[in-house]
Amino acid sequence: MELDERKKKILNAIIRNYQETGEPVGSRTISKYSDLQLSSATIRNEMSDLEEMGLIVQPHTSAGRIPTDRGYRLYVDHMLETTDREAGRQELAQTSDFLIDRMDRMEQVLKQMAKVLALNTNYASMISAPRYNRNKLKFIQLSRVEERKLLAVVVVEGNLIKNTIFEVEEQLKEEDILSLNLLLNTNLNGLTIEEINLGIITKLKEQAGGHVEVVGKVLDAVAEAIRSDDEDLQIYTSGATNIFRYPELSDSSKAREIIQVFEEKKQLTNLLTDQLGAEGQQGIQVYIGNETPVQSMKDCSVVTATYDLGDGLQGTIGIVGPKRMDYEKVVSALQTVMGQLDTMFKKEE
Amino acid sequence: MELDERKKKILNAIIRNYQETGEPVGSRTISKYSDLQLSSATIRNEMSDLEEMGLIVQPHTSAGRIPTDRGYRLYVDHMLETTDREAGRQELAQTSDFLIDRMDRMEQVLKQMAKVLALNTNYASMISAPRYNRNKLKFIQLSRVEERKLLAVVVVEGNLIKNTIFEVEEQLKEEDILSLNLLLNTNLNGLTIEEINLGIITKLKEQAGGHVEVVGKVLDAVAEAIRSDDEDLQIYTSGATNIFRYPELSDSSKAREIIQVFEEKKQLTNLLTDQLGAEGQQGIQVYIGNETPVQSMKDCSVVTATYDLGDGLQGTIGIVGPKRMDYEKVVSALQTVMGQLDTMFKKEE
DNA sequence: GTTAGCACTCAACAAAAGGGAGTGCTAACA
DNA sequence: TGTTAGCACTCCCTTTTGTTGAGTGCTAAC
Repeated sequence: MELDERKKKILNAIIRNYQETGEPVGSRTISKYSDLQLSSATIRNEMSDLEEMGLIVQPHTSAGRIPTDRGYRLYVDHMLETTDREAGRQELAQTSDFLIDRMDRMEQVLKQMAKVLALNTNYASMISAPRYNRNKLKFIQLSRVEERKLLAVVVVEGNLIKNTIFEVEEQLKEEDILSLNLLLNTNLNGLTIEEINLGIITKLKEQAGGHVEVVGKVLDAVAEAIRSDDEDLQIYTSGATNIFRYPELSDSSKAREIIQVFEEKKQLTNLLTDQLGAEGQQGIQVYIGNETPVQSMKDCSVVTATYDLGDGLQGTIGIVGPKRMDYEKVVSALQTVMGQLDTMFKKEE
Repeated sequence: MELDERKKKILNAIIRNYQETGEPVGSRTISKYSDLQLSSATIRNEMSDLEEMGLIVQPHTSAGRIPTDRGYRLYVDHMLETTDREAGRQELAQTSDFLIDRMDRMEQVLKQMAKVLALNTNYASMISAPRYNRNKLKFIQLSRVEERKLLAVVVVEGNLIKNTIFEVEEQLKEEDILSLNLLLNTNLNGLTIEEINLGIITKLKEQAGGHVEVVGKVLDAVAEAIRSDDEDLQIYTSGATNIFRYPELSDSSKAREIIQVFEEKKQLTNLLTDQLGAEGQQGIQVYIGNETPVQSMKDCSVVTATYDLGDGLQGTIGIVGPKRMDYEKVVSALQTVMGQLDTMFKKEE
């Protein structure tokens, strides 16, 4: 069967109505509130066809129709009008502009971004911090904290900072630390993590004078700092409790599952790293129902977007909501925030 | 009316039974399952008395009784047998011992501690990181990150680290930074935040040569670093979704309220800083129902404990659960974790 | 191809009925 | 005087039974 223009309009009307009400929508409703002038009986025939095509479904006989996952998929792929949402975007942009001006640290910014997103959309939001293992080392600072304890501060492009405290056997003199600092910075600055290869490491150790052991430990510490960050990728979430707004998700067992994912954050990694690197339409990815890689979210839709701060500094923003979420609004919001992150980063450069 | 031994026993039996089942408990149940050999009729008379005394209440006529807040209060204050829970404590101790061995950073430890606590008790847990504003500055490190951007690393007793990046007007030479570092460290190290008064600040600025502005900014940065930590006190939570285990809390509006508090964390500050400094019985504090300072938790009980790592480095551990929580188990678990934190800290010293 | 009409289905709500757990009270018992 | 058996009563909970109304599919007429 073919999906003609009229069927599309009807499907669209069903999705939009269901988006607002959360109730199955009947033929009479469509007949009354859509611009095509048709009687309910005609609509019924068309709906019957749409059902046969697997785009909508009845929860039970004598109920209205609701969209299926396939229905949503069609809608998202071919029917999204990314028309003027300017008003909303402006507002969101201003809110977050305002917030960004008042913060310095990446962490704070991302936290706030997540909050703004959740507040703005009434869905749950998540943001992964940019992964910086592809990034340039900007600065290493070694200093003594206690007798035999050193503090290594590692700063990379984008001003992400990592601290590690570690112990050394030998008791270093103040000037040793200074020269080690110099050595490390002259040799390592500007390099990506991958570029710090065995050759460089050997060279470093040669030049380190008697302090081979210390250099080794420092490099370990640097590696550790990066690895540990890679392991438990920083993820900031907000608005998980928004899911209670949607009756179809708020019965306690479903809600529990979803919120648990947000609380533990581990599983979110799957969502947030899935698309890293791949280039879709502006990096925006929509998972509907069972399409999501996280089983607990099978009753939700997830929209993610990859932001790129340059130099391979990538992270992901995501929104989780009911399948009947306002996809246009969500996509628009994500784009705004992506732009925001861009601007922010350019300011810092 | 007087609360004789028998009434106490009956109240105890009611509380324990209700703890397990979550259902109002009737006279027949007590008569059957408690060690006092009495008929249900006698129990009924006693229960009638207990109700008159405001310790138990009927949700409706012809239902069993459930404890009131006052009933719980009495139980917690006078009837808690902190008897041998050794089995459970051992287990908890081992679990967390194991976990602690594998971590270095305070943050990780506290996160894990929260997780272990939640897993062990099946309630929600929270831990505030030790506040260090009463603490000694151990070390300040100033270094250049970009042309006009400096990185200040502040380390305090207990090896808590704070980073701040800030801009300066003048372009500092390398040796200026070095001497500033020296200046800052010789003058500030070993002082508590409170001890850095105007006198010291003036003295610092005098000695700073031409770099008064920089010193000012550094001090601002230091203050900011501490203030900002104070503002959004680090709080680690776990097991918020455990509240879904308890039917009396898991209807969606209540659950939402409670989980929201855990998500936003701001309000948890009230719970976690309430008792700081005050010395109760080993610093353990029990809030039952309306007693809690957080309105959204009026249907819960909250148990908090203050841990002290020495040098005024204090933080708080807390458990949130239904009013019928197993207070003994919770108190015991909190004590174990407090001990654990102690040990861990001593290791680090 | 569209529409009016009609019989049919079924969730949702409400009222009615029965069961049962638990109570308070009274009277008898030790 | 304290304890207990007995009994009437209350009221929640569950099941049953209608009743309503939204929505459908089908058919026949336009």
